[in-house]
Amino acid sequence: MTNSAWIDRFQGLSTLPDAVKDQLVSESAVMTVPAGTAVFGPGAVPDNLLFLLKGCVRVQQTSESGRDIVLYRVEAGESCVLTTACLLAHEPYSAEGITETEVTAVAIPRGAFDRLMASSKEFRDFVLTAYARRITDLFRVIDDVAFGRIDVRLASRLLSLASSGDELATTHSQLATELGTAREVISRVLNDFQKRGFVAQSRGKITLLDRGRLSQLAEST
Amino acid sequence: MTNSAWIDRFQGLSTLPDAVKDQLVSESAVMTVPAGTAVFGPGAVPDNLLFLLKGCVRVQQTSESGRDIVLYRVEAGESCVLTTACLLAHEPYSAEGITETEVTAVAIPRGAFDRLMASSKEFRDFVLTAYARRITDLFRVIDDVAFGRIDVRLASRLLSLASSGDELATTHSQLATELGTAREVISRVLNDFQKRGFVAQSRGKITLLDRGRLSQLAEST
DNA sequence: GCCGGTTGGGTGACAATATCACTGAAGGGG
DNA sequence: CCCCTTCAGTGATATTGTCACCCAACCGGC
Repeated sequence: MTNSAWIDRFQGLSTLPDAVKDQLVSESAVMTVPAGTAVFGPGAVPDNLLFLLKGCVRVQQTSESGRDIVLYRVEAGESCVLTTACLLAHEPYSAEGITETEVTAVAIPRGAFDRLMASSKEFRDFVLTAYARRITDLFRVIDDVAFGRIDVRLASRLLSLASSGDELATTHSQLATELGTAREVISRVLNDFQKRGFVAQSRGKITLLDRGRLSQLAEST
Repeated sequence: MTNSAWIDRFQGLSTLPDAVKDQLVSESAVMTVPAGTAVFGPGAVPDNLLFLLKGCVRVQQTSESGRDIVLYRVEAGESCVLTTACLLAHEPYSAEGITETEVTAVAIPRGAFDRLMASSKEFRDFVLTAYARRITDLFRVIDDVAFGRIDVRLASRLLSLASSGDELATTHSQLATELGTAREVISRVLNDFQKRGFVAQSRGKITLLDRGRLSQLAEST
């Protein structure tokens, strides 16, 4: 067995039979992509299934009117199944995947993907589970957008974006894209948060001052 | 080959090799479900993949706050892949599938599904394509909810719901669920439509009077 | 028929969010 | 330092959602 250490980083793959692991390793290639690259999207059809080893891919959608909304993120240890959907769906996808950090990923070519799907039930379950997870993510987005209050959603998003440290290098516009709303709305809510002592702001930077009360707000139905 | 006529009603299945078709037919069962039945949902975990031969299943989600939104519909000739996702996802699905009419469907048990996934590339493509289609549906919903005007969305939904005839037996509340909004909003917009001569209303019934101008409104970005 | 309960629908007042049309401030590169 | 772009603030207004009611239509029993 060659360098297959990465396989065990994936929840659903570590239980694969050794023969399948070998197949997976020999037919795939590890690649590195700089931050800010579009790994798929309109005009960039991929021909690989990606398993993220390191980094993060943001999947977002641009509406006809030009406004954006973030749908979900693919983190290390997850697979970007939307790429396979991309390949199969003949209708063009309006969503695009953009690397937020430098990304290291294992690329599985279409042919190898097909063979693995045929040969291994574990692999199939892994792939279908990944689909299921994305679908639940989308359900959540729909619920939030349709029925969620914007202050609650923003509080929650600030907390999840600032997973490491309390500093957050982001603009109001970017946050508006996160939630699919307008920049002005974010500005007003953030000013309110500032008045209440939840956060401090400076140009292009937000500092969380009171995670406790932010998460209390985020929890409120 | 026994009674496999139904297979050819499915776009992606008619190209299956005969051996696989036989396998599919012998391991599945045709079933009929009355209108208004929950085929899956919280508390009703299915153990079959369903292929709809006749009728329509509405998939909708209930938010914590108790409000509903329709996500998509599964029509005759399509498969309800969410049921497979249901089986695999350990997190409970908040969505539920409800038959809108009497439904005739082919039920494929979990074991047969697995064998078919393993043995046939065509079948795999069929299933993954179905997933892809659902995901694009959800993208559309997100786009509409986040950025669409409700008069435009309502006009569009009225047209698609009244596919046969101009009569539409539905209440304002049901339409509100279709779009994930409040009944009052629907009432006001419909009254506006009525004033403009687009529709006529009576209790529990809406009649489309001017499809032309309705679709013109529905098209407006 | 009448009566009461249930459901469908109307409405005004108000809150939340989105849109528009600006303003100025902060930073970056010559 | 100046120009230019990006980022953020703000008031006015439109749209949509929420709340608290109201009344009318229908349905069943009696």
